Amino acid sequence: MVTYQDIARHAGVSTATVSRVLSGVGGAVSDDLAQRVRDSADALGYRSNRAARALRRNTSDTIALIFPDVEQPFYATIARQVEERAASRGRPTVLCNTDEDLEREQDYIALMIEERVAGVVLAPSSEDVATVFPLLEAGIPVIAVDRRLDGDPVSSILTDNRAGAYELVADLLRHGHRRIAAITGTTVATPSRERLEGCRGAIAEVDGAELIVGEGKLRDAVGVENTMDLAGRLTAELLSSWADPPTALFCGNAVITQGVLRALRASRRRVPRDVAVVGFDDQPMFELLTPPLTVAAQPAEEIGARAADELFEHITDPGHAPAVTILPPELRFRASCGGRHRRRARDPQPEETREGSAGSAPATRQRHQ
Amino acid sequence: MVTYQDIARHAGVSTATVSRVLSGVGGAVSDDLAQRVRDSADALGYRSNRAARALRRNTSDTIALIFPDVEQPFYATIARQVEERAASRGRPTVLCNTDEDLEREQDYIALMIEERVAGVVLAPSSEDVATVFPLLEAGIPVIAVDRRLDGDPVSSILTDNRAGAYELVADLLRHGHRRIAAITGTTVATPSRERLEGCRGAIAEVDGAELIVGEGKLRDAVGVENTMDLAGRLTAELLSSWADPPTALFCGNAVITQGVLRALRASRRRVPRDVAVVGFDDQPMFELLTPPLTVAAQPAEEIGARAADELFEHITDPGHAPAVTILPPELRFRASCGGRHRRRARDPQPEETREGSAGSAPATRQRHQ
DNA sequence: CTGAAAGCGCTTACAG
DNA sequence: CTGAAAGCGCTTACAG
Repeated sequence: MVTYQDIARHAGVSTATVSRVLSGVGGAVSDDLAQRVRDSADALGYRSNRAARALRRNTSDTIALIFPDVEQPFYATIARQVEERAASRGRPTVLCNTDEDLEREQDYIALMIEERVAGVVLAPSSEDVATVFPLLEAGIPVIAVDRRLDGDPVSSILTDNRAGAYELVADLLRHGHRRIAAITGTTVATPSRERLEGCRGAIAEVDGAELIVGEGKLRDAVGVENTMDLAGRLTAELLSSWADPPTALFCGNAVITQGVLRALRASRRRVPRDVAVVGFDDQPMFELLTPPLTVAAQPAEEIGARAADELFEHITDPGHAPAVTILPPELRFRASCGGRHRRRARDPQPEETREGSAGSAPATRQRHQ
Repeated sequence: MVTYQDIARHAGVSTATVSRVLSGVGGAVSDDLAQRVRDSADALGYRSNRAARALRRNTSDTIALIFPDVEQPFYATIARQVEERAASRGRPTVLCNTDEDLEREQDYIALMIEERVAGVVLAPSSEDVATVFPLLEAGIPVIAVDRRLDGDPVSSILTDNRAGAYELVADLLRHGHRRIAAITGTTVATPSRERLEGCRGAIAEVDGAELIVGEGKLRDAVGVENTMDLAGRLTAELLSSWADPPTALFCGNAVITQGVLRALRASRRRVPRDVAVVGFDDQPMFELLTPPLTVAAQPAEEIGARAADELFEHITDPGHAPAVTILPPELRFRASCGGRHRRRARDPQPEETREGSAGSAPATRQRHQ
C-alpha cells in the first residue's frame, strides 16, 4: 500500500505538501512541487485511504439516504438522482431502508452518525422532530424529502399532496360519485395525512358526498408485495361488506393503486363501470391499462435533484437557512373515473389527456430564519 | 466526543480492554470488567467511530452495490435484499449506478477500493474480467449478479436466461408466429447475449422461422425513460419499415417491454391481434393489461438474498471457492401471444395461467476449484 | 510556499 | 485475562 510517506520520499517533499496537493486543501503549493507530487503519486500507483481522511477530518464524504423502501419506484428515483449528484462530486452514497419502522430509523441514524456521514436525505416515518435530534446534535445536515417534521427544523422538499388529492377527488365528484373510499398507508407520516386532508377538502364542497377512510389498516404493511396484498384485501372488504359500498376509490400511492387494481381484477370488477379509481403517483403502465388511470404524478426526479442540491449547500454553508419547498403534482386525467373519457375497449381512440398543475406553480418556497 | 480513552478512565481499565469489550474481538475479558466497560460506555453516551476502526483494521464494514441502475425494479429488489441482510449485521450499504458505462464502473470500483469496502455485489457492464482485477488485487470479495465474467473468476448468481428466452419464443412459435423480432439492450453483457441465444435456439428448431434482431440500437440507452423511448422507436421502425414486418416481439427486459407496449399503444396496434408480445421480467401491472402479458419472471429476491449470503461467506472465509448459481425463471404464460388465451376484453374471464419453471430446477450450481 | 511534528480514535502484537 | 505502547494514513496548526 502506497502512502503519503512514500510519495513524499519519492518526490522529495514533506507529507504536508503531499496532502496539500492531493487533497486540494490546506493552502497553496508551488506549481513545481505540485507537479512532482502528482507524478510521484501516479508513478507509485497511489490510492487514497478515505478512512484515514475521515478520521482526521472527523467527517466522511458519504451522503446517506434513509428511506422507507427503495423498491418503491418513487424512492428509487430520488435515490438515483441524489446518488448521481453525489458521485459527480466523488461522494459515495449509503442506502438505508426503514420500512417505516421507527426503531430501524433510529438505528440507521445512529449508524450514520458512527459513519460521520457528510449529510442525510431522509424521508422520516413520523413527523416527530426527535427523529433528527441526534443528527443535528452531531452537526450533520439533513434534508427531508416527501415528508416534513413538526416545526420544519430542516429543509423539506415534497409534493403538494393536498392539491393533488383534492383534484383527484374533485374529478370523481364531477363524475357523479358521492361515496368515495380513500385507501392510504400509515397516517403518521406527511403524505397520507395531507392527501387525506385534500380528499376531505374536496368532499366538503359537495352536498351529500361522503368519504370512507380505509386508513390504518395498512399501518403494518412491509414491502411492496405485502402492501399490495393488504391494499387489495382492504378493497375487497370495502366493496363487499358494506350495505352501501363506495362507487369510487382514491389510492394513496402507486403501490396501493397496484394492489387495488389487482384486487378488482380478482373479483371481476370493472373500472370504471363497477367502481372508479384514481391514484396518487403515476407509473408507465397506468396509462396502458384499460381504461387508462387518472393520477396525480409526483415530480420525483425534481424532488431528488433539489434535495441533493440543497444538501450540498448546507454542507458547504452550515449556516444555510432551512426552507420548505412544495412542488405541484401533475394531474393526468384519463378515463378511470368514468364518464367523459369512457370508450369501448375494442375500439380504441386516442385518449384525451388533460394535463395540468395543481397548487401554486412552480413551487412554493418558505424561508425560515 | 467520547472515546475509548474516556471510557477506560471512567471504568478504570485500559483502552485495550475497552476495545476488546466493545468491538467483540481481540480476546476474552472477565465478566466483571466487561460489565464495567459497558456501563461506562452507556453512562458517557459513547458512539463508535467507524473511520478510526476502518483505518486501523484496513477494512470497513461497508458492502458496495455496483449496478446499472437502481431505478430498474429488478436491481431495486436485489439492492433491497442485500441492504437488509447487511443492515442486520450492522453493515452499511453503498449504492453505485453505472448506467452500463464502463468508465463509470471503473471509477466506482476505484472509489470502493478507497473506501476499503468489505465486499462488492456487482452487475458488471461487460464480461471482461479486467473489470474486477483491481478489486481482487485489493483483496475485496466480489459476487456478480445478473451477469458473469469470462472464466467466472468470482461467484455469479443469475437467471437461466437461455431457458427463459427459449420458452417464450417457443410459445410464440406454437402460436404460429414465424417472423419474430427480439428487442434487447446492450449485447456486451450477459443477459442480452444469453437471451438472444435462447431466442435463436427456439427459432432454429422450427422450419421457416426467422429472428429479426433489434440489438445494438439500445446500446446508448441511459435511464429508464430513455430506454423506454429507444425501445419504442425501434418497435415503430421494425413494424413499419419492413416489407414483411415481424408478427411477434420478444422484449429483453421489463423496461424494454414497457417501451414497446407504449409504442404499440401510440401506433394503435393491438396485442396480440396486430402483433404478439412476450417479455423477459415480470411486473405487477403486466398481469392487468388487456391482454395479460406472457413473461419469464426472474427470481430477483432470491438472487439478492443468495448474493448477500454468499458475499458474507467470502468475507468470513477468504478461501471460499467461487461458484456459479443459475436460477430458473418462472414462465407465466398469459394471453399476449395470441390464440389459446384470447378473449374479448369486454367479457373478462378468469385467466388461465400456466406456471412452470424452465431450466434444471431448483438451481444449477457449478463449483470451481 | 514549505516542513517537522502532533494527533485523530481505534486495534493489536507483546509482555506479563 | 489485562495493560502499556506503537501505529494505521491522513491533516493541520505552527514555525519559518
